[in-house]
Amino acid sequence: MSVPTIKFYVREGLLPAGELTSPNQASYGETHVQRLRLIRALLDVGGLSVAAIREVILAIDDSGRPVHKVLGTVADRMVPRYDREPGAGIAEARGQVGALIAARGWRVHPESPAAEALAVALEALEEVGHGAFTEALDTYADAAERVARADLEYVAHHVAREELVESVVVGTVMGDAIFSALRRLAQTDASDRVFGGAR
Amino acid sequence: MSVPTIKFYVREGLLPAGELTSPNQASYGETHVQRLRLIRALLDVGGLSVAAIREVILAIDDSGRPVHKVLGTVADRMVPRYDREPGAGIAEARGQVGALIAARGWRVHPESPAAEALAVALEALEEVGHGAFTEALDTYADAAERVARADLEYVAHHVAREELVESVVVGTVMGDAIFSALRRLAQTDASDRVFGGAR
DNA sequence: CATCATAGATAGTGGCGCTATCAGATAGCG
DNA sequence: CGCTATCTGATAGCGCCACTATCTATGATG
Repeated sequence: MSVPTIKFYVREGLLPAGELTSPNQASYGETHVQRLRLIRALLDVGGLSVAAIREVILAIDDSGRPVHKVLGTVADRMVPRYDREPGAGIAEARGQVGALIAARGWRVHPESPAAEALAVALEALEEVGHGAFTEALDTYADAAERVARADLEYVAHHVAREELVESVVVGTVMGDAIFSALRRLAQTDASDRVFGGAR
Repeated sequence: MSVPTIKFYVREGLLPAGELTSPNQASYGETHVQRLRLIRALLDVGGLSVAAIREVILAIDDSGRPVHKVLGTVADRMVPRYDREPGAGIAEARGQVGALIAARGWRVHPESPAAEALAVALEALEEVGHGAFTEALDTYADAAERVARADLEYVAHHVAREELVESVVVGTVMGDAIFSALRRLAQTDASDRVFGGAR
């Protein structure tokens, strides 16, 4: 972790500046190190952009903001934004997403970035000629619910606001990477059992 | 989809060139359009790089290669590669991953990119002070297994090699995006039920 | 026949995550 | 006390990536 990189993060507002003990000497404490580790995790493992990390960190640090708003901000920043020009397919996909949300009884805004991302993905599937993949959607949603419950259970261990918010951020971002890797492993296993050597 | 962009894809080896009917006229068919849609899906929704897409497409088109090898190539290209300098934490994380693989009975190479990605993520969790998140690992693995089974079931519908391989590619890449969005929705729902308005 | 579009090639653009360089100031050693 | 190594903040530049603009030669088109 080079010094110029750290100063870059300070400039970008990801990291508070060190306390100046003299015009050319600054001291950094454990909180800085902790924050740096968080930045690297979000950047390397979570794949967030510096801009997204800045917003997430601003939300974490803004202690005046209600927790559920912070969580909303964090969730929104972590899904890549699509600005889709309105087409025929995306409208149908949005309908599909709305129906799923209703069927699940999820209390979520059907225009949230996550819902939109789902619609975009479903539309792309359709475009590519694999619209039938949505047969698996219920299984996916079941799995997502289970995982989300586990996430919440973990988060419930943390009571202090600061900890609570950070645990959600970390869990959400890292959880994606972890699940993705696990899915890949499970797929490899399943696939080997079916196609192993043959075909 | 601009013409220069298409020509760029041709240069990059993502798309076969159109058939020249004269020195300044080329004709593109339905297969080209289909391939373009696949490229956009992998790029926009899957977040793959052009280089990764090239390798994936090469693997798809290399009809001599055994199917399970193609699937391996595809899976490996879709995981961002980490080249971690050996440290203390990563070794422990790798051990954790190995234990999980053994416990699950997964027939996978413990040094596959997916296993490595999982280890990196677990190490990052530890570094950030949220090592306890691994309590949820079993739930995650269960969910991953279910999803992988659903994936395989979908893939089983396709018998022709060309279709088979492509369905795996699409399913793997888009599945990540879909699950991620679903998880976000499920989390929002769960989180709202707990923190909704309060706190 | 004049204009316009297209193929192919080469060079350039904009965004992003850093990184190199510079001037000014001081820590710290002899 | 002097001198050099090192730090600070500021500015400019780099390398990668996904395109995009420009150019020339050639042929389509009204």
